[in-house]
Amino acid sequence: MTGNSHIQKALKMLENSPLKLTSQRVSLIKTLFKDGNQHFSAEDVYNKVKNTGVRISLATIYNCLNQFTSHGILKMVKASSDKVYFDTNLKSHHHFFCKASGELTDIDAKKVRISKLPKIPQGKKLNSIEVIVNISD
Amino acid sequence: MTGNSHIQKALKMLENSPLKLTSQRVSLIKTLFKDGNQHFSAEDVYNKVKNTGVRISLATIYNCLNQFTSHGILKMVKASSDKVYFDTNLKSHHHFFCKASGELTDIDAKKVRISKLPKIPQGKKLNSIEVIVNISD
DNA sequence: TACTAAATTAGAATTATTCTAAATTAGAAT
DNA sequence: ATTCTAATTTAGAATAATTCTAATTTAGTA
Ligand SMILES: [Mn+2]
Ligand SMILES: [Mn+2]
Ligand SMILES: [Zn+2]
Ligand SMILES: [Zn+2]
Repeated sequence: MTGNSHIQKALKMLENSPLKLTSQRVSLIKTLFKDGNQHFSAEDVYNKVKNTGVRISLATIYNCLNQFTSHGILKMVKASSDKVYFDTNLKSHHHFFCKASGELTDIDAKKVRISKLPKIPQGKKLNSIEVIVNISD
Repeated sequence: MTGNSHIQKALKMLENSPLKLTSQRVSLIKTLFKDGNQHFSAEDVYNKVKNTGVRISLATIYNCLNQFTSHGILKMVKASSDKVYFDTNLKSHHHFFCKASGELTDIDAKKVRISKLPKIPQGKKLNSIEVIVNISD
């Protein structure tokens, strides 16, 4: 047991959440966090999990991905794509997006400096700033 | 004839494009550019046009909005929403997005300074930088 | 006026995602 | 251990946004 630390950390977050520790959720965490920071569509996850031999319905994939997102175990990213991406990188960061390939790539927050921003509209509060750098070949 | 300049400019762009000047396209331009910079979903446009008494199919709305986008008469914006927004502001700019209300608001490019960016990945070229400032009540 | 490529349209199809309602299960209580 | 119950899982239907198909119409040219 090499003990993948990404998986361990995510499992700990699941345990610390009010979500029950089901076999489906544990399998999902293991698949999602196996290889460090990645971006998955729901269908990606469905196929990846199937490849491990574990059987989970697509409805459960969606349920869990959304619950993980609500509980801070995943982040959701929308780009100029018809599908949503789930992001295992929980640090605040930005993205390159290549529409042609559908590939989303992390940009570390330190690599971007936003030195000027307008004031937030009356009565609203700032939630997050997302920078997407669209690229192509 | 007061001669709305936003409409005139967009009609000029339509004339200068290879797209044929059909009654549907002209009606669309008039509806879209009537009130300056705005953000519309396809359904928004469909309803707005219907209110003017003009009858255009939803398929044509989608066809035209996509063609206008391809020919630089409109821009497309994706936010954390299930629908695409079409933007009549052709200048390079950014957005506030309030998920709760679905409201997208322009931020002038001058109000944002990005003073640091990572280098673009090997063999790719920079297309655009989109900053979305997510806000809530 | 006739011609033809482009555009429009109704309605079907597709895709991503959510919902429904019935069966199963995790974890707490006995 | 056994029971209990709310949370979870699931198949399949439903929904919503968007695209496609194939027939009809039209813009702009000859
Ligand atoms: Mn879609
Ligand atoms: Mn949807
Ligand atoms: Zn990321
Ligand atoms: Zn805008």
